[in-house]
Order: sequence, then structure tokens, then C-alpha cells
Amino acid sequence: MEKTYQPQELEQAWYKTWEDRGYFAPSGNGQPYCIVIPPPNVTGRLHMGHGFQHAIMDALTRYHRMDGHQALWQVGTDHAGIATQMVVERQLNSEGKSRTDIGREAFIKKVWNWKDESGNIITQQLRRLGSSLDWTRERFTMDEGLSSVVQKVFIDLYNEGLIYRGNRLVNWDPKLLTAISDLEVISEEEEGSLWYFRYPIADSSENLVIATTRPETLLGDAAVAIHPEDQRYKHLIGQQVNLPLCNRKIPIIADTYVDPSFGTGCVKITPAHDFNDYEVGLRHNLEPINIMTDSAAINSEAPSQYVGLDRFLARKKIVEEMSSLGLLEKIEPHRLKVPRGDRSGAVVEPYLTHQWYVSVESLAGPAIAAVESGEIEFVPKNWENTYFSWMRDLKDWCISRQLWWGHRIPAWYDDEGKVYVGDSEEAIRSAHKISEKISLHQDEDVLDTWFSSALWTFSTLGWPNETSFFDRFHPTNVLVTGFDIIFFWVARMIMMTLKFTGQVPFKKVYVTGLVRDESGQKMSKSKGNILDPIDLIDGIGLEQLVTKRTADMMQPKLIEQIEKNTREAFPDGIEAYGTDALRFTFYSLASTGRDIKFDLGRIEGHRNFCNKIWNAARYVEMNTDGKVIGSAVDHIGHMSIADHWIVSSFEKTLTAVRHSLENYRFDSAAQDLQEFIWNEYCDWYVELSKPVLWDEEKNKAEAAAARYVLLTTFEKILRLLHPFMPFITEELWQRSAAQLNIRGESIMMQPYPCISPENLNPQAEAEIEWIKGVVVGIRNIRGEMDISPAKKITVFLRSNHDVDKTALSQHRRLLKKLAKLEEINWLPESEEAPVSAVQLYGNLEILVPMDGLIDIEAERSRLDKEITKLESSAKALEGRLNNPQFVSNAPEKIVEKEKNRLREINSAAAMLMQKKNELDSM
RNA sequence: GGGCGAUUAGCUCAGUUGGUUAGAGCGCUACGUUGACAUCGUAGAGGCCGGCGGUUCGAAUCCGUCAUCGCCCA
Repeated sequence: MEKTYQPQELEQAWYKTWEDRGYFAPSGNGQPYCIVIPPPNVTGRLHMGHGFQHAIMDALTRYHRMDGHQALWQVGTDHAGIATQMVVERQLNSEGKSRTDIGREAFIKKVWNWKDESGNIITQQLRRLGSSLDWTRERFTMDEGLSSVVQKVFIDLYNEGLIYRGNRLVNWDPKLLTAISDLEVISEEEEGSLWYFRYPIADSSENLVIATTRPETLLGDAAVAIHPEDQRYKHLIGQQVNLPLCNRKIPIIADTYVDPSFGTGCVKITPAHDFNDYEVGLRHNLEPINIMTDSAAINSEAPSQYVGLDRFLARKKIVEEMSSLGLLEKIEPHRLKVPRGDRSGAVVEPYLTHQWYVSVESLAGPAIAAVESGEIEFVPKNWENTYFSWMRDLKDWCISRQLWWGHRIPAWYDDEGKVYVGDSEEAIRSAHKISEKISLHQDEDVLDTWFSSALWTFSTLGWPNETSFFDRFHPTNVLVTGFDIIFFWVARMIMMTLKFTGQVPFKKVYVTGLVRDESGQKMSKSKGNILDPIDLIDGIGLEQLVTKRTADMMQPKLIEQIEKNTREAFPDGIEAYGTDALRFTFYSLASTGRDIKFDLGRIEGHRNFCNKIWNAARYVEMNTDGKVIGSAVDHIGHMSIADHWIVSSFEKTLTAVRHSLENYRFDSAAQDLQEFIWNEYCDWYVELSKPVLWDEEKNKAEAAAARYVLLTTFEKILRLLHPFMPFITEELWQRSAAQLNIRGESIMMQPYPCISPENLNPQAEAEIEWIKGVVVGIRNIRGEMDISPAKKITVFLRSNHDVDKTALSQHRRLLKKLAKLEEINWLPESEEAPVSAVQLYGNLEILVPMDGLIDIEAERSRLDKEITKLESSAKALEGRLNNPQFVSNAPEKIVEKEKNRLREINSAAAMLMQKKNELDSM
């Protein structure tokens, strides 16, 4: 074996073996267990969020698979309408063409080609993470099967009246020329202005001053509004103003929406270009006046001098003209939230268009009830509140997008605009008896990608036609996802799945935090702080990393900044840590918080942990290779206290890990595993085994038993650890299994360790505790007294308990080895102790004779420190115990405990005090 | 403005129904080439658990309030 762990050499080979052998498919007759992958964008790349969530899903899947379940992790990808279309459009643009040049059919063909070309990048990357996904069942939202489910669902909902066409405001991206979802709109504060305009009141010489952040929408004003209780303006309600530049009169209305303290307390209402104004307009019967074109230029509803102007040019012109008319009161700097499309960066326009909607009211009720009743549970629980608050204030869902890449809406129009919905033009003609003479044309739009994602759990499992998997695996067990898409995906899945299958899509929703960079910033391409999980696995040089982070950046300023930050954060690039270290880092960070700051220090520590495990395996192999291992019955009578202890301690760890897994506490599972493997198995058990194994001739049976326990415990550790670190455990298990004659080709198909309470051994644990206590006590004196670890010393033990004396006689050999002792002897109480440095373990005095080794002053001050510490806690305890309230109110158990503690502290303090007096009298 | 969440060691985070002498990893200091491992070992330093007030015999933990930060929604 190599002296250090080299992950790169074995990870990909093992993954290929697993996949080739078909281990990822569900097998056996156990209880079905299913997780459905949140579909990544088919042409996308892996990011840290994927890495994190996949680590978790894979641990769950592997755990249940090993535990005897028929485990299915259903894999598939998402067509990501807008993102994918944009990529292909950019390619076209670089050839000097646009999508309209080549037409819809040719364009879609191009997108499919692009998907075929790049669609396996992400799936290959998922493999690198060790994800045990069943690739034989891979699905894609645009597959025939899934597409037909999408179509069926659309038609059924339409026929039931739950899908309708409406004319409302949507978030419109004037660059991409499509409606986009709230999720795709990012509002951030930007510097802007607040313009104060005078609107002349009709039939009066007075003006009303309104404040606006968007002067250009003046052209579409339908009213001016004030707060109904606002004394300043109350008298004007019902009057009119002359809308400047437009030659229109608009009413002054009262609405509580207006904030009297903002601006002048007077706002213009533009129902066609603002979501709030739209609502106000509905309440007051105002006609929305759309003054813009698809690309956000001014349309012909506006006075002719503005028609065709871009919205920002129009803003400038309007401000100038208002100013020259003397109607501009002032301009104030003002910070405001500007909504931008996350793909295009363009300022999103609330825009009045015809779109398709899902009426969600009747779907929401059952979806809320499913969570209220506990049929679906969120983990952590508090996300349920977020879910409820959103579900109780649902708006109808706009599902149409003005794109070409996606599921085309199965609706046809005749020349009069009458709409027919059905499977195909033929089906519609025959159903509605429409003659061939009447021409029909299909709706140009496609469905929101989330529409198909909402059907994901059941469409991927074959519903409605091929239901054998659906029947077996639906509802799925758990959905693992980030809180940022609870609304957009989780809620919609619940609604749609309940509606169509009558089942919940999943029983649990495990909501993960969001992975952020080391300073808590969201990772994003534009910030240039993205970490690629693959780079953490394989490593990357600084120059390459800089190049990668600054690729495709338009602004040179940003490039400079990103380069600087990157060079600061990763002066030596990133080392290759391997998949297992990366995964273990994710687990250790997976607590209940909502932010996960990814810290390179942690992954390094876990890389070291992998190396520790690797070297433990080397030790095990060196000591067991070529030996007969035998079976439990051969050894049970010869097992040492250390053997019993490690078996017991493993049992406790196993129980804790299983418990943590059942509760989705991957952080505590990781912590317990690391603690046990490193601090107990490696630090203590391996050390305790050395005196036995190195002294084999004297006690063959004991050595054989130690070998047996060493190896079998290690093999169990590997299985316990496998869901978290699949690669290293597989590699090492192959060796252990061969030595133990375990039949089976792979650790991933082996049983997860089962709880066996009979392995618990409190007696052995207590004795090992005692040994540790004595050894640590001696090491402590060594450390503090600066005695070289190489120097063998003599130690005395003394106490008034026989158990200590017995323990010493039983464990002398171990103590001598572990504490590097020349001799360790029992000192009867009657005998006077040599001048020593002392350390207490309970009542036991651990005495290291000075013998010129120890500086008296140093020991004196060490004792002083210790005594002060004891005295101050004794004081606190006395105070508590002298308080009659405490004694009468606190449970007896607690009072008893505190009394015992005080006794122990007092006796320890007295003992140390006596030692100190001895030193003083020298 | 409304809602949610956070604030614990230099850093990143745990801390179950109040009983704590507050933990881990990394970092830091000292010492160390002992036959698995320097990607290591041993020992150590380091915390008024954001501030104030309350409930309680007892608060990191429960309640109120303020401060700072973050997210979501207006």
C-alpha cells in the first residue's frame, strides 16, 4: 500500500465498476426507498449546491441500499428553457444570425444538437461525486414520455377550467422578449432619482406635486392617488388633473395603498406598468394604458413625439420637457430596488400581455393540508412556516413563455381567435368538427420549465402508462433541495402531484442551506467567487483558476477585481482533495442553518482524515496479512479489555450514526464517525493493540484475538462509513474482506452494520477510561514539566480504593507502553511518597518522582493553579448548596450530584494542598 | 414598513425537553524522526455564549427589549 492516500487513482475506476455491474439499480425484495433527483440543467455545470445536495442524497441512498431497501435514486435532467435557448442563440449570433433567420424548426434542431453535445457534461460530473444514481433510468424533461405527461396535464387542467388565458401584468424581459418568473427576477438596490412633478389641477390654478421613480410611465398614467385620510389632499378627492404632455384628464383618487410619508404623499397611478398600480386600477376601475412595445420602446398609445423612443430616452425627454414647462419641482437622489432579469441583466418591465395561467386556488388547499396533517414533513421543521405563508397568499401561476425551446402549448386558434386545446390539430378538428377549410394555428409559446418539473416525481417513474415503478416507489421518501426553490418547485410539485396521482410526491422535504464562499457571499459567476467541486476533487493551479473565473467576463474592471481576490484567496491554487474529503466536508457542514460558508480549511482536515483511515488500514494489514484470522468463537475467551472496549465503543457510534441519519443530521454523523475513528480507534485502540501484537510470542491467543478485533472492527468501520466516503471505503474494504473471507464483490452491496446491544460493555469502557485517565495524567505532567517524551520514567499510584490497585495490576503492561514508563508501582497509603509531581484522577494520586527531573517551582505553580481552580468551583457549589431554595426546589438527583461533586473537589483540593505543603517544607 | 433567521474560542460551526466544569475542526504556542500516518503525535493557551431587563433554586438554552448582520415580501 502507498504510504499516503491517493484518491485520484481509484475513484473513477471504482465508479465505473459499480456502474458497469449495475449496482445502482434497485434490487432485492426489501422495502422500496426512493429519492428523485432535483433535475439539473441538462447543459449546465456542476456547482457547490449540487455537490452538497448530492452528497446528502447519495449518503441516504447508499445507507438505505445497504440496509436492505430496494433503493432507487431516480436521475434525470431539465431542459431549462430560457437558459439553454440563450446559449444557442448566442452561438447563432456569433455567426451573425438570429433565431428568426433560421426559423423555429431549424432552431429547435440546433438546440437538440447542443443538448446532445454538452448534455453529458453534468451527468459525467455527477458521477465524479460518487452519486449512486440509476443511470439506466435516466430521464429528460423533453423526452417523449415526459412530454406526453406534460401535455396530458395541461389538457386535463384546461378541460377542468384550471388553466385559462388571461391578460395581466407579468415580469417581462424586454431583451429576451419573454415573460419570466419571479425567480428569474433579481431586485437589487441601485442609485436612482426621485422626480417631483407638478400636475395642474383641472379648473384650478393649483398644482399637485407627485413623486416618481419612473417618469416615462407618465404617458400611461390613469390617475393620481392620495391616502384617504391625508388632510393635505382630502379635499381634492374626486377632482381631476390635467396630465402634462398628454392632453388627458385623469381623476384624483383615494387609496390606502398610498404611503403619505413617501415623497409628497401623492402618487401617479400607471396600472399597465406597475404591479401595485395595477391592483389600485382594479379597485378604482381604471383603464390600464399600455404605452410600451415588447422591447420596451414607447408605442403608439403615447403622443407622437415619443413613439418609438426607448424607455430610457423617453424618460430623459419627458424630464426635459417637464422642466421646460416649469412642471419639474425638483430631483432627489434616491436608492431603489431595480428588478433585472437574471439571464439578460435587462431591467424587467411589468408588462400587460396575454398569457396562460394555472388557477391555483383549488390546488393549494390539499397541498396545505398535506403538510398540516404531517403527511409531508419539512426538515428542519421551521420551513413549514415559510411554506404556509406563501401557500396562503398564492397568485395564479403564469405558465407560458415566449420561447421556442420547451413544451409547446397544445392550443390552437382559428382566425377569429377562438381557442381549442387538445392533443393535436387533427384531434381538435375531429373533436370540434372543424372543417379543413378553416385554418388553425398553434400557440407559439411554450410552457414554463417549472411546469414540467412540477410533474417530476411521477412522470419520471412512468406514470400514467408504465406504472410498475410508480406503484413501487411513489410517493418518494424524501426530496432534498435548497430553500430558495420551496415556492417555485416544491410547492408546485405538491399541488400537481396531489391533483393528478392523489398521492403526495414525497414524505419528507429536507431543506439544505445555501453554499456560500468563505466570506459568506453567494457564489456567482459575476462575482467570480465560484468554486467548482471538480476543482476541489482534482485540484487546480492558480493561473488556471484565474483564467476560469474571468472567462466570458465583459467588464475589464470586474476581471481585475476577481483576479486580485482569487490570487489572495488561493495563492497556491487549490490542492487535489479527492471526492471523499469533499463529501465529508459537506456532511460536517450540513447543520440546520441556512447558510453554509465553505471553508478550505475544513476540506483539508478531511483530506487528512482520509489519510488517517488509509494508514489505519496499513497498520491493520501489516498486522493481519498472512495470519489466520479465525472467527468470533475462537477468540471470545481471549479478548482483552481493549478489545471489548472498542467493540462496545463501535456499537455506541453505530447507534449514534444511525440515529443521526434518520434525523438528517449529517453534521453529527460526520462528527461521531471522525471522533470514533480518529480519537478512539486510531489514537487508543491501535496503540493499545501494539503491546499485545508486538509481544506475540508470550500470548498467542491474546494476539490472535486482538488481530481479529482489529480487523473485524475496521471492516465494520468501513461499512459504517461507506455512505459518506464511498471510494476509500470500497478500496480498503476489498482488502479487509479478502482477509476475512467475506463473500461479495463490493462494499456498497454489503449490509449496513446492525445494532447489537449485546456488544455494549460498560465494564470495559470504565476500565479503558481509567487507563486513559492515568495515561493522560502522566502525559500531562510530562508536558507541563517539560520531560522529554523519549525519557522513560517511573511512576507511583496511590489511593484508598482497591479498584485502583486491581486496575494497576491488570493494566500495568498497557500503562508502561502508552505512557513510556520504566516502572509503575503501587504505593501503600502507609508509605511515604517520594517528592513528586502529582496529578489526580478521581481519588487516585499519580505521582511522578522528581528525581531531578522536575523543577520544584514549576510544580508549585502548577499546583497553585490547580488549587485555585478547584477552590473557585467549590465556592460556587457551596453557594448553591447553602441556598435552601435550591435544596428544596431542585430535583433530588441534582442536589445529590452537586453534593458529590463538592465532596470530590474538596478532597482533591485537600490532597493537592498537602502536596504543596510538602514542597514548601523542603 | 411587514415577516423570518442569525449573533457561542482568532476562523468555520455543534450544543437534544433549562441542571455545564460550554464542545469540535481548523488556526495558534511548546515539545517530538517511538516499528500505520509529519496529510502525524503529545501537551497547552484561548469564551462574561451580542447588550440590557425578566421568569427560575438554577439560563448559552425560556420571555421581553435593544443593537448588528442576513434573507424573503412590500
